[in-house]
Parts: sequence; structure tokens; C-alpha cells
Amino acid sequence: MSVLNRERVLRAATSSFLAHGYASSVDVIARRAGVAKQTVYHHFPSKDALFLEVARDLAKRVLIELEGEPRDVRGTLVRFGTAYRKRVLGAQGIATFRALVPEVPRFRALARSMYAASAGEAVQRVAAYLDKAMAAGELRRDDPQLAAEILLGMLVGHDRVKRLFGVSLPETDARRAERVVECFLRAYQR
Amino acid sequence: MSVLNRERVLRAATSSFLAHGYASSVDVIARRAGVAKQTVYHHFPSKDALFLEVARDLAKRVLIELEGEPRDVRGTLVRFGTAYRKRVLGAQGIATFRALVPEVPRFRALARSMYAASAGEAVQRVAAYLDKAMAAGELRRDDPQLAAEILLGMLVGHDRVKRLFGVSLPETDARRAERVVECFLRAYQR
DNA sequence: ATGATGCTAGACTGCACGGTCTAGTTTTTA
DNA sequence: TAAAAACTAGACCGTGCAGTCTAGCATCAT
Repeated sequence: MSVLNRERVLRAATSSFLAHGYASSVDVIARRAGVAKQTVYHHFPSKDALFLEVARDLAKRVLIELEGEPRDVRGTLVRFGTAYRKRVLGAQGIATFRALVPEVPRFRALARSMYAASAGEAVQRVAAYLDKAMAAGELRRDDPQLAAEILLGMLVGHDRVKRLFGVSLPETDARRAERVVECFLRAYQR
Repeated sequence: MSVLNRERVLRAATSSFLAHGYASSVDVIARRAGVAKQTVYHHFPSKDALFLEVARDLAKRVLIELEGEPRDVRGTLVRFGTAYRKRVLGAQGIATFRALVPEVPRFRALARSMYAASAGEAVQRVAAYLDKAMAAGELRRDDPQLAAEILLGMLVGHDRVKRLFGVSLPETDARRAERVVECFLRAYQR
């Protein structure tokens, strides 16, 4: 079982699932991987198993590192916000969302762990940073978890709906991130 | 063509599409409507047409009236926010989202009008109210459209992701709406 | 009463799919 | 070099689906 073929299949499956969701056919995936259908079934017991492996990988790709001085809250949050928006609202982020969401009811348990590994983890990282900034006296003391969820909601909440429904976003990610962080700091600074 | 049968079909199709997305079969829909399959095709030229009619109707159901004095911004927004959360994050709101989102690429043009009729319209209503409140001196003057998108993002952005991935929400809608509006007013009051 | 209309159950067509099987070829391993 | 393992193309099976067709039944206006 060559690892090479396995990865070819995974790559083809990823791009197929992103483009057409779970409805992608195994025949097409095999053809696009340049591989016989049987080879797909050598490496994965079923289409479901293949989908799950792809899905787990995709979920992780949404993550962004959050690093920065607690002293420069504004700069740190704007940089993070801009990068996070690019990831989440970019073509691949939106396609991932569209591919995963409808299949959640069929994979209940794994869906929750996929949330934990992506958006949930993002909240944790932001909350941890905000907590530090609060401890450093840069932000007003308040529930950092709530603050993180609110910040992420402001950053991508409404625009994700727009993108999911095919509505284009007029503003650049950086400009929007600046304005959102501006608003966030008004509520949480001092 | 009895209007009664047409509505029976629409009702059955709605509940089927909400439960299983576009993958619901016409046979099942007809059976659940207590109607022959042919009757479905008497009323709708294709499964696509049936889905679109259901989808348009579902999109509208997300809307919430926003009424209230510009004097009582907090109370008005909390009431609206609570109701909006219940609509959008409730079982039906989430099921609607899950059913519509994956089909957007197949119905590009109509998807945009569905956005306009639901989330887009919600933004417009909130923006109009905020504009009034700003004019009345209750809120700091700023771009009301941005403020509305930010508010709605805070209200349902992150929690929608949680619900879509099967993660439960610990807080009541009212409590969360209060905390979000609290944050919003910190940034926009005066 | 009769004929038009809408309805019914269910058979049917054609297709696409997931998954298996065959039979032969290449690659790996010992 | 010989056997085992992986791969190939493609046929094949069973199923489920959208959509059509048939043939008969019910309800109505004339």
C-alpha cells in the first residue's frame, strides 16, 4: 500500500469533497487521483471513512496561530483578525464549511470533535490571550471566554453567512478586522 | 389542482428537506404528504422547483420584527436579540441553514435573493433602528450598517457554528442576548 | 348521464452510485 | 528468482432515485 497513492487519493478526495460535498462519487475521486477505484478501497474501508479523514484534516486547516505581546493588544488582534478572516472566509474555508455542515447529523460524535479542533480551539486561544491581556491590565477584567466568542462572532459571523450565500464582501479583510477590533476595544479596553 | 394538496406537498417537503436536506426523495415526500407521486409533479415541474419554493419560504421565516422606542435602546435590543437567537439558533433555524447552505452553488442567483430576504433584511432593520437611535442621541454616531452587522455577528455568529456542529449552548438565549447587548452598548453608547 | 379533470396506486425506464469481483500486470520483498 | 502484495482496467451487482406512463377511480359542471 504505497503511501504515495494514499496521499493522491486524499488530495483528490479533498478537492472533490470541497467542490461537491459528500455527493462526490468514488469513481470520480479515483479517476482524479489517477488511481483505480479498487485502490481507493485498498486504503479506505468505505467512502464514509475517506470522508471522515478528509474532514478531520480540513477542520484543522482553519486554525491560525495567535502570538503577540499583551502590551500591543490592538496590533495583535488586528493581525490575528485579518489572518483569521482570510482563512475562514476564503474560498477554501467557505467550501470546507459547506462540505462539513450538512454531514454533521450523520457523524454526530466526530462533528463535535471537529468543532473542538477548529472554531473551539480558536476560541480557546483567543480567550487565553485576552486573559493574559486582562491580567496585564491592558483590558478590563471580564469573562475571557465570552469576550473571545464575541470577538470571533464580530470578526466572521455575519460575513460567513454572506459568503455562504454567495454574496461578495466589499471591504478588505484587514480593513474590516481593524474596524471590528476598534469596536471590541471600545467595549473591553481599560 | 387542489390548493389543499399543493399545501400538503409543501408541508411534507419542508419537513423532509429540513430533516434530510435536498437528498430527501420525492417518493418519501409524496408518501408523507398522503398523495401520489404524480400529484407532486402536477404541482411542481421538478424536484428542484419544489425545493426552491420550500427554500424561499424557509428563508423568510428567520425574520423577526424589530419594534421599540429609540429611547429604550437596551430593552429593545435585548428583546430583539433574544427573539432572533431563538429563531436562528432554534432547531428549525439550524435545520434550515443546514438544508440551504450546501445547495447554494446550484442556485447561485436565488441564493443571493434568499440572503437578502433573511439575514440581509435583518441587518437592514437593525441598521434602521440604530440609525434612529443615533439620530435621537442615544447612541454614538457611526456607520449603522457596520454596527448592525457587528451586533448580529455577536448575537449568533459563534453559537451558530456550535449548533451546526452539534455542540449545545449552556446559556439561555435571553441571558446571552443581555450580555451581548451590554457589550454592544459599551462600544456604541453616548 | 357524460365527459372532462384531478386524483390514485403502482409499474416502469434510465441512470448513477457504492462496493465487489475478475483477471492480468507491476512492484516489493526475501 | 519466486512468491506475495499492490495495483490496473473494467465488468458487474444491487439499490435507490427522478421522472414518466398506464389504467382506473372520484368529483364535478353541463
